Amino acid sequence: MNIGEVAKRSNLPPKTIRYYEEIGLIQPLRSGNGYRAFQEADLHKLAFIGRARALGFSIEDCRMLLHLYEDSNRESAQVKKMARSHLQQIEEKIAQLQSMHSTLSTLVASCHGDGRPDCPILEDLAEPPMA
Amino acid sequence: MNIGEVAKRSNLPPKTIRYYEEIGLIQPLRSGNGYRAFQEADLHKLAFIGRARALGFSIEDCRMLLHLYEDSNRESAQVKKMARSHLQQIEEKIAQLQSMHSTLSTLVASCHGDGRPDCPILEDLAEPPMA
DNA sequence: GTAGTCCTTCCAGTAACTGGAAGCTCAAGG
DNA sequence: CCTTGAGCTTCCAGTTACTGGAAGGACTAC
Repeated sequence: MNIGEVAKRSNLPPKTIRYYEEIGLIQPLRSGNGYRAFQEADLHKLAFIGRARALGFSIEDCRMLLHLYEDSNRESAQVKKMARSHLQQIEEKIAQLQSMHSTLSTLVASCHGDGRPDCPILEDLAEPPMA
Repeated sequence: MNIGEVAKRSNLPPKTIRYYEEIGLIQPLRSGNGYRAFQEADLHKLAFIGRARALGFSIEDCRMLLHLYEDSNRESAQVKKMARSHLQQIEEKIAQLQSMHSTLSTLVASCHGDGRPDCPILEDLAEPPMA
Protein backbone atom coordinates (compact mmCIF):
# COMPACT_ATOMS: atom_id res chain seq x y z
CA MET A 1 0.00 0.00 0.00
CA ASN A 2 1.19 3.48 -0.81
CA ILE A 3 0.63 6.36 1.53
CA GLY A 4 -2.36 7.66 -0.41
CA GLU A 5 -4.37 4.54 0.09
CA VAL A 6 -3.40 4.30 3.74
CA ALA A 7 -4.44 7.89 4.15
CA LYS A 8 -7.85 7.13 2.75
CA ARG A 9 -8.32 3.96 4.73
CA SER A 10 -7.08 5.39 8.01
CA ASN A 11 -8.70 8.74 7.46
CA LEU A 12 -5.43 10.49 8.28
CA PRO A 13 -3.71 12.95 5.94
CA PRO A 14 -0.50 11.71 4.27
CA LYS A 15 1.40 14.50 6.01
CA THR A 16 0.27 13.24 9.37
CA ILE A 17 1.24 9.70 8.53
CA ARG A 18 4.73 10.82 7.50
CA TYR A 19 4.92 12.77 10.72
CA TYR A 20 3.97 9.71 12.72
CA GLU A 21 6.77 7.84 11.04
CA GLU A 22 9.19 10.67 11.76
CA ILE A 23 8.44 10.51 15.47
CA GLY A 24 8.66 6.74 15.46
CA LEU A 25 5.05 5.70 15.94
CA ILE A 26 5.22 3.52 12.85
CA GLN A 27 8.07 2.08 10.80
CA PRO A 28 6.74 1.24 7.37
CA LEU A 29 8.95 -0.65 4.94
CA ARG A 30 10.17 0.93 1.74
CA SER A 31 9.72 -0.25 -1.81
CA GLY A 32 12.54 -0.14 -4.33
CA ASN A 33 11.33 3.20 -5.62
CA GLY A 34 11.65 4.77 -2.20
CA TYR A 35 7.93 4.84 -1.57
CA ARG A 36 6.66 3.77 1.81
CA ALA A 37 5.23 0.26 1.60
CA PHE A 38 2.58 -0.07 4.27
CA GLN A 39 1.43 -3.42 5.60
CA GLU A 40 -1.99 -4.10 7.03
CA ALA A 41 -0.39 -3.96 10.46
CA ASP A 42 0.75 -0.40 9.83
CA LEU A 43 -2.73 0.56 8.79
CA HIS A 44 -4.10 -1.04 11.91
CA LYS A 45 -1.68 0.91 14.07
CA LEU A 46 -2.56 4.14 12.35
CA ALA A 47 -6.24 3.52 12.86
CA PHE A 48 -5.54 2.79 16.50
CA ILE A 49 -3.65 6.05 16.85
CA GLY A 50 -6.34 7.93 15.02
CA ARG A 51 -8.97 6.69 17.42
CA ALA A 52 -6.88 7.41 20.47
CA ARG A 53 -6.24 10.92 19.15
CA ALA A 54 -9.95 11.34 18.55
CA LEU A 55 -10.47 10.61 22.23
CA GLY A 56 -8.05 13.42 22.95
CA PHE A 57 -5.03 11.38 24.00
CA SER A 58 -1.73 13.10 23.38
CA ILE A 59 0.79 11.63 20.98
CA GLU A 60 2.89 10.41 23.88
CA ASP A 61 -0.17 8.79 25.40
CA CYS A 62 -0.80 7.14 22.04
CA ARG A 63 2.74 5.84 21.99
CA MET A 64 2.24 4.37 25.43
CA LEU A 65 -1.15 2.92 24.56
CA LEU A 66 0.35 1.31 21.49
CA HIS A 67 3.11 -0.20 23.58
CA LEU A 68 0.57 -1.53 26.02
CA TYR A 69 -1.54 -2.85 23.21
CA GLU A 70 1.40 -4.78 21.86
CA ASP A 71 2.55 -5.99 25.24
CA SER A 72 0.74 -9.17 26.09
CA ASN A 73 2.00 -8.89 29.66
CA ARG A 74 0.34 -5.55 30.22
CA GLU A 75 -1.91 -4.97 33.16
CA SER A 76 -5.22 -3.44 32.30
CA ALA A 77 -4.80 -1.27 35.38
CA GLN A 78 -2.12 0.69 33.53
CA VAL A 79 -4.46 1.45 30.68
CA LYS A 80 -7.28 2.33 32.99
CA LYS A 81 -5.08 4.65 34.95
CA MET A 82 -4.08 6.53 31.82
CA ALA A 83 -7.66 6.76 30.69
CA ARG A 84 -8.87 7.98 34.03
CA SER A 85 -6.20 10.62 34.24
CA HIS A 86 -7.07 11.77 30.76
CA LEU A 87 -10.71 11.79 31.65
CA GLN A 88 -9.97 14.05 34.54
CA GLN A 89 -8.10 16.47 32.31
CA ILE A 90 -11.09 16.52 30.00
CA GLU A 91 -13.32 17.31 32.91
CA GLU A 92 -11.13 20.17 33.99
CA LYS A 93 -11.07 21.54 30.49
CA ILE A 94 -14.83 21.32 30.23
CA ALA A 95 -15.27 23.08 33.54
CA GLN A 96 -12.94 25.84 32.46
CA LEU A 97 -14.74 26.27 29.16
CA GLN A 98 -18.09 26.30 30.86
CA SER A 99 -16.94 28.99 33.19
CA MET A 100 -15.77 31.06 30.24
CA HIS A 101 -19.02 30.37 28.50
CA SER A 102 -21.06 31.49 31.43
CA THR A 103 -19.23 34.79 31.85
CA LEU A 104 -19.09 35.50 28.17
CA SER A 105 -22.70 34.73 27.45
CA THR A 106 -23.80 37.04 30.22
CA LEU A 107 -21.67 39.76 28.70
CA VAL A 108 -22.95 39.10 25.21
CA ALA A 109 -26.51 39.27 26.45
CA SER A 110 -25.87 42.61 28.07
CA CYS A 111 -24.40 44.22 24.96
CA HIS A 112 -26.93 45.84 22.71
CA GLY A 113 -24.60 45.43 19.75
CA ASP A 114 -25.56 48.36 17.61
CA GLY A 115 -23.75 51.33 16.13
CA ARG A 116 -23.10 53.03 19.46
CA PRO A 117 -19.70 52.68 21.13
CA ASP A 118 -20.73 51.86 24.68
CA CYS A 119 -20.22 48.19 25.33
CA PRO A 120 -20.51 46.22 28.56
CA ILE A 121 -18.15 43.59 27.21
CA LEU A 122 -15.30 46.05 26.85
CA GLU A 123 -16.22 47.67 30.13
CA ASP A 124 -15.97 44.37 31.91
CA LEU A 125 -12.61 43.62 30.33
CA ALA A 126 -11.41 47.06 31.34
CA GLU A 127 -12.45 46.65 34.92
CA PRO A 128 -14.67 43.86 35.98
CA PRO A 129 -17.17 44.62 38.72
CA MET A 130 -16.06 42.90 41.91
CA ALA A 131 -18.31 39.94 42.02
CA MET B 1 7.16 50.52 37.61
CA ASN B 2 9.52 47.73 36.80
CA ILE B 3 8.36 44.51 35.25
CA GLY B 4 8.30 42.64 38.54
CA GLU B 5 5.74 44.90 40.08
CA VAL B 6 3.64 44.93 36.95
CA ALA B 7 3.79 41.17 36.92
CA LYS B 8 2.44 41.04 40.44
CA ARG B 9 -0.23 43.61 39.87
CA SER B 10 -1.39 42.20 36.55
CA ASN B 11 -0.98 38.63 37.62
CA LEU B 12 0.98 37.85 34.49
CA PRO B 13 4.49 36.36 34.48
CA PRO B 14 7.30 38.73 33.46
CA LYS B 15 8.08 36.45 30.53
CA THR B 16 4.59 36.84 29.24
CA ILE B 17 4.72 40.60 29.58
CA ARG B 18 7.96 40.72 27.62
CA TYR B 19 6.36 38.52 25.03
CA TYR B 20 3.38 40.85 24.78
CA GLU B 21 5.75 43.70 24.16
CA GLU B 22 7.60 41.71 21.54
CA ILE B 23 4.40 41.11 19.57
CA GLY B 24 3.40 44.73 19.94
CA LEU B 25 0.50 44.53 22.37
CA ILE B 26 2.16 47.07 24.64
CA GLN B 27 4.99 49.57 24.17
CA PRO B 28 6.38 50.42 27.58
CA LEU B 29 8.93 53.21 27.86
CA ARG B 30 12.49 52.50 28.94
CA SER B 31 14.44 53.96 31.82
CA GLY B 32 18.01 55.08 31.45
CA ASN B 33 19.24 51.74 32.73
CA GLY B 34 17.42 49.86 29.99
CA TYR B 35 14.69 48.59 32.27
CA ARG B 36 11.15 48.76 31.02
CA ALA B 37 9.33 51.65 32.68
CA PHE B 38 5.64 50.80 32.83
CA GLN B 39 2.96 53.42 33.23
CA GLU B 40 -0.42 52.82 34.83
CA ALA B 41 -1.86 52.73 31.33
CA ASP B 42 0.39 49.80 30.45
CA LEU B 43 -0.72 47.97 33.54
CA HIS B 44 -4.32 48.63 32.64
CA LYS B 45 -3.79 47.25 29.17
CA LEU B 46 -2.10 44.16 30.52
CA ALA B 47 -4.94 43.54 32.93
CA PHE B 48 -7.36 43.97 30.05
CA ILE B 49 -5.46 41.44 27.98
CA GLY B 50 -5.22 39.08 30.91
CA ARG B 51 -8.96 39.10 31.37
CA ALA B 52 -9.64 38.67 27.68
CA ARG B 53 -7.21 35.75 27.62
CA ALA B 54 -8.94 34.28 30.65
CA LEU B 55 -12.15 34.31 28.64
CA GLY B 56 -10.32 32.33 26.00
CA PHE B 57 -9.84 35.03 23.39
CA SER B 58 -6.83 34.52 21.17
CA ILE B 59 -3.98 36.99 21.20
CA GLU B 60 -5.15 38.40 17.89
CA ASP B 61 -8.63 38.79 19.30
CA CYS B 62 -7.11 40.59 22.26
CA ARG B 63 -5.27 42.91 19.94
CA MET B 64 -8.53 43.68 18.16
CA LEU B 65 -10.44 44.14 21.41
CA LEU B 66 -7.78 46.50 22.63
CA HIS B 67 -8.05 48.51 19.43
CA LEU B 68 -11.79 48.65 19.81
CA TYR B 69 -11.47 49.62 23.43
CA GLU B 70 -9.26 52.53 22.49
CA ASP B 71 -11.38 53.56 19.53
CA SER B 72 -14.10 55.89 20.75
CA ASN B 73 -15.81 55.54 17.39
CA ARG B 74 -16.22 51.82 17.72
CA GLU B 75 -19.57 50.17 17.26
CA SER B 76 -20.51 47.81 20.04
CA ALA B 77 -21.82 45.50 17.32
CA GLN B 78 -18.22 44.72 16.37
CA VAL B 79 -17.37 43.65 19.87
CA LYS B 80 -20.52 41.65 20.24
CA LYS B 81 -19.87 39.88 16.97
CA MET B 82 -16.41 38.83 18.11
CA ALA B 83 -17.72 37.67 21.44
CA ARG B 84 -20.51 35.70 19.87
CA SER B 85 -18.21 34.01 17.43
CA HIS B 86 -15.86 33.12 20.24
CA LEU B 87 -18.76 31.86 22.28
CA GLN B 88 -19.70 29.57 19.47
CA GLN B 89 -16.18 28.18 19.29
CA ILE B 90 -16.32 27.51 23.00
CA GLU B 91 -19.58 25.67 22.54
CA GLU B 92 -18.10 23.52 19.81
CA LYS B 93 -15.12 22.73 21.95
CA ILE B 94 -17.32 21.81 24.88
CA ALA B 95 -19.43 19.56 22.71
CA GLN B 96 -16.34 17.83 21.39
CA LEU B 97 -14.94 17.32 24.86
CA GLN B 98 -18.24 16.02 26.13
CA SER B 99 -18.36 13.51 23.34
CA MET B 100 -14.87 12.35 24.22
CA HIS B 101 -15.83 12.24 27.84
CA SER B 102 -18.86 10.15 27.17
CA THR B 103 -17.01 7.55 25.12
CA LEU B 104 -14.05 7.43 27.42
CA SER B 105 -16.00 7.16 30.62
CA THR B 106 -17.95 4.25 29.21
CA LEU B 107 -14.70 2.56 28.35
CA VAL B 108 -13.17 3.28 31.72
CA ALA B 109 -16.22 1.87 33.45
CA SER B 110 -15.96 -1.33 31.44
CA CYS B 111 -12.31 -1.96 32.26
CA HIS B 112 -11.74 -3.95 35.41
CA GLY B 113 -8.30 -2.39 35.78
CA ASP B 114 -6.43 -5.15 37.54
CA GLY B 115 -3.31 -7.17 36.81
CA ARG B 116 -4.77 -9.05 33.87
CA PRO B 117 -4.00 -7.95 30.32
CA ASP B 118 -7.46 -7.99 28.77
CA CYS B 119 -8.76 -4.47 28.43
CA PRO B 120 -11.88 -3.15 26.73
CA ILE B 121 -10.26 0.23 26.28
CA LEU B 122 -7.48 -1.15 24.14
CA GLU B 123 -9.90 -3.42 22.36
CA ASP B 124 -12.06 -0.50 21.44
CA LEU B 125 -9.09 1.46 20.16
CA ALA B 126 -7.99 -1.54 18.15
CA GLU B 127 -11.36 -1.96 16.51
CA PRO B 128 -14.36 -0.21 17.80
CA PRO B 129 -17.63 -2.10 17.63
CA MET B 130 -19.80 -0.58 14.92
CA ALA B 131 -22.19 1.46 16.93
C1' DG C 1 7.06 12.07 -24.90
C1' DT C 2 4.34 14.38 -22.10
C1' DA C 3 0.72 15.56 -18.99
C1' DG C 4 -0.94 14.74 -14.58
C1' DT C 5 -0.91 12.53 -10.32
C1' DC C 6 1.56 10.55 -6.58
C1' DC C 7 5.48 10.06 -4.11
C1' DT C 8 9.90 11.81 -1.83
C1' DT C 9 12.56 15.17 1.35
C1' DC C 10 13.37 19.40 3.59
C1' DC C 11 12.29 23.86 5.49
C1' DA C 12 9.33 26.96 7.70
C1' DG C 13 5.33 28.34 10.21
C1' DT C 14 1.49 27.89 13.52
C1' DA C 15 -0.17 29.57 19.15
C1' DA C 16 1.31 31.37 23.10
C1' DC C 17 4.23 31.07 25.77
C1' DT C 18 8.25 28.88 28.90
C1' DG C 19 12.99 27.62 30.35
C1' DG C 20 17.56 28.64 30.56
C1' DA C 21 22.04 30.90 29.77
C1' DA C 22 24.99 34.95 29.85
C1' DG C 23 25.44 39.19 31.49
C1' DC C 24 24.18 44.05 33.36
C1' DT C 25 22.04 46.91 37.43
C1' DC C 26 20.73 47.94 41.83
C1' DA C 27 20.16 47.95 46.95
C1' DA C 28 21.88 46.43 51.31
C1' DG C 29 25.39 44.87 54.50
C1' DG C 30 30.12 44.66 56.21
C1' DC D 1 34.72 49.80 48.34
C1' DC D 2 33.33 45.14 47.74
C1' DT D 3 30.41 41.50 47.68
C1' DT D 4 26.14 39.13 47.48
C1' DG D 5 21.63 38.42 45.89
C1' DA D 6 17.73 39.81 43.57
C1' DG D 7 15.96 41.74 39.56
C1' DC D 8 16.55 43.19 35.06
C1' DT D 9 18.22 42.59 30.05
C1' DT D 10 18.58 39.83 25.51
C1' DC D 11 18.74 35.77 22.83
C1' DC D 12 18.05 31.00 21.71
C1' DA D 13 15.66 26.83 22.00
C1' DG D 14 11.78 23.93 23.06
C1' DT D 15 6.89 22.86 23.52
C1' DT D 16 2.29 20.24 20.64
C1' DA D 17 0.87 18.19 16.61
C1' DC D 18 0.77 19.01 12.78
C1' DT D 19 0.35 21.83 8.01
C1' DG D 20 1.90 24.30 3.77
C1' DG D 21 4.87 24.68 0.20
C1' DA D 22 8.89 24.04 -2.79
C1' DA D 23 11.84 21.11 -5.58
C1' DG D 24 12.24 17.06 -7.68
C1' DG D 25 11.77 11.84 -8.71
C1' DA D 26 8.26 7.96 -10.10
C1' DC D 27 4.40 6.10 -12.33
C1' DT D 28 0.30 5.78 -15.44
C1' DA D 29 -2.20 6.75 -19.56
C1' DC D 30 -2.49 8.50 -24.00
